Amino acid sequence: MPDPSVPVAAPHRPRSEASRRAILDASLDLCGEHGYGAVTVEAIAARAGVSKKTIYRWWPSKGAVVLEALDDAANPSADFPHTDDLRADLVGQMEGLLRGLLADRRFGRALVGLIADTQHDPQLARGLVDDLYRPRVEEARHRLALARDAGQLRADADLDLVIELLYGPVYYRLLLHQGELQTVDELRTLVDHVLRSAAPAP
Amino acid sequence: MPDPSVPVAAPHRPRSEASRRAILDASLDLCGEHGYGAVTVEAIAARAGVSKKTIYRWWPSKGAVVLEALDDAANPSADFPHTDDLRADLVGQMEGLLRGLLADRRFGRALVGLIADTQHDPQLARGLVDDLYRPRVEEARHRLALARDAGQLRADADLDLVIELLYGPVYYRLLLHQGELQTVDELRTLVDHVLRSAAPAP
Amino acid sequence: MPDPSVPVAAPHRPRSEASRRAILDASLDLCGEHGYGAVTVEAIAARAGVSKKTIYRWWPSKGAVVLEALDDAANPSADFPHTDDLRADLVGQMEGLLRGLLADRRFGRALVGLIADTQHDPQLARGLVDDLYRPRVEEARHRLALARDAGQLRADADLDLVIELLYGPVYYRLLLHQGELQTVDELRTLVDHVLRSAAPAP
Amino acid sequence: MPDPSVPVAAPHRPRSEASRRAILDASLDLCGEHGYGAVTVEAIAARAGVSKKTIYRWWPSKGAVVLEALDDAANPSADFPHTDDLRADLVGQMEGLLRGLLADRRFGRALVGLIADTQHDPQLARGLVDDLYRPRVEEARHRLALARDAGQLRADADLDLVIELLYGPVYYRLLLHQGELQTVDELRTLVDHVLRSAAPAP
DNA sequence: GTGTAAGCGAGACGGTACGTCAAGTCTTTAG
DNA sequence: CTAAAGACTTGACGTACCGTCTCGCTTACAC
Repeated sequence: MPDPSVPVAAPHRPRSEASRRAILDASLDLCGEHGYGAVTVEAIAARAGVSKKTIYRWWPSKGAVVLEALDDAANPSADFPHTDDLRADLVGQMEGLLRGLLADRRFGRALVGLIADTQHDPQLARGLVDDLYRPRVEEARHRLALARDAGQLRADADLDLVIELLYGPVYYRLLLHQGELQTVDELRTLVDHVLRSAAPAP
Repeated sequence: MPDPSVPVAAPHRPRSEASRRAILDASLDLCGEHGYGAVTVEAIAARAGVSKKTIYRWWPSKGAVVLEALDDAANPSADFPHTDDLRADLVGQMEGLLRGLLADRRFGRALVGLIADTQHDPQLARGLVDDLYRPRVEEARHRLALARDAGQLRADADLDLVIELLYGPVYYRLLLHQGELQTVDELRTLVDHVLRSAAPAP
Repeated sequence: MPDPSVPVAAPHRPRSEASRRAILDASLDLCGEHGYGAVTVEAIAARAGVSKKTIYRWWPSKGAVVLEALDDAANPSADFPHTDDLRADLVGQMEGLLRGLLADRRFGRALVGLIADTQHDPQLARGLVDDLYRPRVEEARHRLALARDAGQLRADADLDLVIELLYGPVYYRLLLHQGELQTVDELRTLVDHVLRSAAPAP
Repeated sequence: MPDPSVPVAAPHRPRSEASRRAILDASLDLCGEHGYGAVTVEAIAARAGVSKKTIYRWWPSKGAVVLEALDDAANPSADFPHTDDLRADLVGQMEGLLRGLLADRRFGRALVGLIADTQHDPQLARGLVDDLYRPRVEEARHRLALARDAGQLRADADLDLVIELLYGPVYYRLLLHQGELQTVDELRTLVDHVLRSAAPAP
């Protein structure tokens, strides 16, 4: 007797994983080669050897495709380290992030292109925040909460503000200065500043 | 003998100021009414009662039009106040900036749209930085330099970093959270944080 | 030894008569409701609650479906009457034909649509002639041959030409004047003309 | 003082005659080479070296393009001769028509394709009748009226019916038998039949 | 009775063409 | 030389059907 709570597979052809992969790869590659502006549904379809219909069947816009591709490819090495040294952890994570954006220009171009598209596509904006940002921001907040509980930050420190102070300048450069991102030294100075402003009273 | 410093009128029809104004107004109005995405050269031309050729004759792209329009309309009340109270001055200027962006949604939409376009138009990026940002950043740096010289900031404070700490979070919200900008309270907290991190050693 | 002329039933599920009927009905109904142009394999499948595959399994094109549907539905009352009065028989048959085409607009639309499709589908053209026309033309020729043998037409009358003279004008109107078909009076005049031209010399 | 009833030329770029010619030629050539089914707006545009927009600017559908092309190219030698011999004139004109359709297969294919399209495009149907048929039918009726007035046809002959008797069979063959048109001998027999049926009583 | 091969619904897939839109260039006439 | 009007090429958009294909279920015969 079948368990009704486990619905049997619908009796039709399942989605092609091969097409999905080809589409995501093609979209990121186009980003890297000719910039986000060259990413069009037609170009993705042509390069992936796929029909436009297949793209529109599964994604509402080219932005959604790039978003999924970027999320898939996101460098897990940029995840937060958890040592005893808060400053080192912060610098380490941010450095990993920047290195990811610089090492493979597909990623940097994809990210700023997505943010740009976001300005006239609310649905994409939601997706970007929900799928890409929120999980990573949560991680950061978690690490900072640990530090606060350990007395390394003031008990009343506003963790969200701290996060904005840390990442705000990074996005500021990324978007307004065409990817002239911070150096590691600058990152250290940035983290020092922010930690000093949130340090517990002596 | 003609005075060479007063160029004689060229023997041809001069640029029409009326058209220029109509074009700039139309571009901003379209921003406000249907968003930056609805700003197209065709739409501007139609609304301004002007031919597309005239637009292309004087501006290289629609972004350049919007940039000039925004620069023209920039709220001079957001200029930096110069009282003795650094904190009040900073909060005041930033509040003026945010109020300008919120009061007339044409401005907010125009700005984020421009930043978005910037990602695939280096010429526009240069224009945005040179015409819109730099003058205002200079002003901010000047005000901070005065404060530093007056001993209100550490002598070795990195003024550019301070600026990025102040404005980074603002742009972070503007671009990544669709204009859910800071409240005045949040601005105060932000300025306090940054000033604390740059305060002179006790 | 099995009789090869009576193929044994294949050891598998037989064709579904229910699907066949649903498909034919759906195709004619679509003709009637939105015109032949709205008859697409997808629409037939959707309306008949059938998969496209099932249609393509049994028919080579949508035209073939409509042809079979039309043939199935063909009004047998349009068959040739055989009284002594040739003129009355001809008028009667043609009137029955026209009435069929006018009474149910599914039929008229299906027929002209088929003829149209015929122009780029030779296989359908063959099917239309073989299945729909030829049997009816044979009947007409048979009736005329009887009349000729009875001395009601000239002995050397070209029966095929007579048929073309009778039905040519009908199709002419059907195709070139969007179904403004002849009235009964006009039919009578037409038949009179043709009979006069084929009458035996006095 | 300008005469307001003679509007001065509007101050804008006039329609390009070169594009128009290229489009019409391309559409007919495509008919001839791969059949009316291969005539698509995209194909016309590609072959004519013209953008789709230009086609859609001036014609509502591909059918309208082919119609205009066919009208432009219509063989004026198929115009009605006006000798004393009615039978010869009729045979001559119809022969010219058939020769035109057979000599250049672009024409035959274009015509049947148009008639087919007509079945789901009422606007095209109107155009076909108004632009292509009516002028030629009028000519035929005029010639027949002259004959009737000269006593060569019965005084009460229905000229429109005569025309349908003459041309109905031609279209019947053209559409239902894939262009197996009448031979000259058959044309003669056809004309004889029709004239006999309309001849004045002896 | 049961195994199995075809029928069947559903619908994903690679394509082609559709008709629309904006970009940016060019041509004409008027001032 | 400027400007309005708007025709032009280009190229992407998102949609509709085409005809083919895979999937998992069902069903009637053949053993």
